[in-house]
Amino acid sequence: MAVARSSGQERVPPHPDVQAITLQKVLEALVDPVRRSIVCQLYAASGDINCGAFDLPVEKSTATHHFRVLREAGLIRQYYVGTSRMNALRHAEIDTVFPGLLGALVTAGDGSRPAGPGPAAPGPDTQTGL
Amino acid sequence: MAVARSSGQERVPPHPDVQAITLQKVLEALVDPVRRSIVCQLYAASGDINCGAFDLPVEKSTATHHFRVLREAGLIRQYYVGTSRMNALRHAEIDTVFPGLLGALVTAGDGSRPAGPGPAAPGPDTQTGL
DNA sequence: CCATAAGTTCGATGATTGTCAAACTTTGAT
DNA sequence: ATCAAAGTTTGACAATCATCGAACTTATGG
Repeated sequence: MAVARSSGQERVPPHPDVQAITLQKVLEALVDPVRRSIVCQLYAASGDINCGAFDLPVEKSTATHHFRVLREAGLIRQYYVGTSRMNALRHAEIDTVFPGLLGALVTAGDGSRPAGPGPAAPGPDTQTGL
Repeated sequence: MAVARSSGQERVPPHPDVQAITLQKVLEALVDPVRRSIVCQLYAASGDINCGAFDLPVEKSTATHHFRVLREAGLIRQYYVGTSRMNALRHAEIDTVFPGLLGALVTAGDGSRPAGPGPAAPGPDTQTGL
């Protein structure tokens, strides 16, 4: 039965305030495919996701780096549950400062591009896209 | 009186086809503030703009580099008029592959963010934003 | 108390990138 | 023909960044 200790650090990493979120930082964060994948998985998920539950092509230490970049850019919120670190997309907040941006990016990356009369059939791809 | 010579190169640099435009390349292009400034100036302009008419904080050779990155990403179209190279934003084309993305980015960058009850008044800034 | 699980921190490294100056090319005007 | 204007090309250089492995921290379970 874990009792929330009031002494010491609360193990809550620093998050930027909403109005401190800049387009520059957001784009620097989302230009990386791994980080876009994280954002897209959070966007499609119903709830928050712990770091280990993501499907990522990099080592743990690298993943930690990516999560920190996303958090410092203001795109995700992180908090601890036991030894697990949960991640939540700051969807509504970002929409207030950059209306439509997140949605347009996820839509752009989800592979639902009009393939046109090309030869390759757009078959049911189960990729998480972005 | 310049007659369009049909021999030799047409001095038309290579442009990617519409369906060859990728989100990755677009974001790599727009993550740079100078290139975002170029795109925003084109977005706000009524017509095409030659390279020298842009207000950019870098040298000519660096500007050339930025224009090439934008062109290869599929964001702009370039063509010669005399010694001048004209630049056109591929606005409609990009909207077909990434609906709403360009608009959301320009809106996000134009400084028209809800400044909230902060101390700094959002005064009439004549900056081109983005 | 000891072990395990989940992440983090700390260098180190290799690749990419934005920047500039100098030399070059192409076009238009004198 | 000569000259100037507008960009381009070509190195070179400094800075940034994504990646990994190894060691570390914190919490949970026997």
